[in-house]
Amino acid sequence: MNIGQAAKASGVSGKMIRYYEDVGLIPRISRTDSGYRDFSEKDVHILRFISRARSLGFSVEQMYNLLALWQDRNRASSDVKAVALAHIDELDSKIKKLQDMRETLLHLANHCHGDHRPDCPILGDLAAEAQELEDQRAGQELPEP
Amino acid sequence: MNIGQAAKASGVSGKMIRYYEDVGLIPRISRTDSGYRDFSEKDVHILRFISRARSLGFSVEQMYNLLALWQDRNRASSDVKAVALAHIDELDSKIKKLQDMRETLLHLANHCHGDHRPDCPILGDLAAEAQELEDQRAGQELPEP
DNA sequence: TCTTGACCTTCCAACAATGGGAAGCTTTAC
DNA sequence: GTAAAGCTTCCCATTGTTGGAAGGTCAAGA
Repeated sequence: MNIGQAAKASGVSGKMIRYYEDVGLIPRISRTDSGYRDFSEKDVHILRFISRARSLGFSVEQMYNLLALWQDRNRASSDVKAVALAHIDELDSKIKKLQDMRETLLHLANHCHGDHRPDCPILGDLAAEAQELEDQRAGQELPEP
Repeated sequence: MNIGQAAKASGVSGKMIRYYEDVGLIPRISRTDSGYRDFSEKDVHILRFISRARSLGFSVEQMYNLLALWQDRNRASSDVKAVALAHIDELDSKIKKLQDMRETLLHLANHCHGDHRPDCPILGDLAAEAQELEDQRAGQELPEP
């Protein structure tokens, strides 16, 4: 099977297959006499594994681990679980960071009248101009007991 | 004010200040006779704006817009709001993507016993091996009424 | 058999945003 | 006057991915 077919069958682009081979994530693919890569079913299987792992956000670095565990018949499932949980932690902190941004921005946007006038708390906040005014305004709108 | 002081005052690293100047996000900074950058208060103000915008996840591309609007005294706040809302949409889709990953992974991790045995649904799912077996097992562990 | 188009090969560049470091000049502090 | 700290530019690395150029190969049709 050549690289185009392997790409279609695995969901990994030809470019990325060459890259993964280059960085050693996948083993060297055997070649035909003319130098074309010749993929076995096993190769495609590995690529499909990678495709799924990528779609779950695992980095190439983490995939080294996962692939090694996958191919180790004596692995402990606790090792696999540890990789997964570590990745969940990473996802959690990314999600939190984005959510914080989102909330701040939404708050600002909600206080922007969004009309033809130039006055806008979003820019005001970014410029940190009239910070007290900002605080006052927020205080009036969200009074704390 | 030299670049080190401007960096401290704005929260943007010296490296990034040079980069932003290079790509035209900020205007050329004036120079002393010896070639050192010499930052005005206004320059620092702009840098602080950028620092805050970055912390809200705006890209350099979006900051071009925001800076232009900031400096346009005839802007319409609706234009600013539009940029903010567009960015919120981006954040939302990133968050959703990460949350989907997180959920899938957590589901798999929850079904992994995490002990010394090699059997693990996380690898099973990535390998897409014995998908029916997987489904059966999930069915046994989480019986649906 | 020759041609053509669709594939494959390698290598190089680019993206976005940031950090690291080298070589060399300037300023500051002692 | 010297040494340290800080500045300058320039190049490189990162992560994962795509694009393209130059050139070889394969398969189908004339």
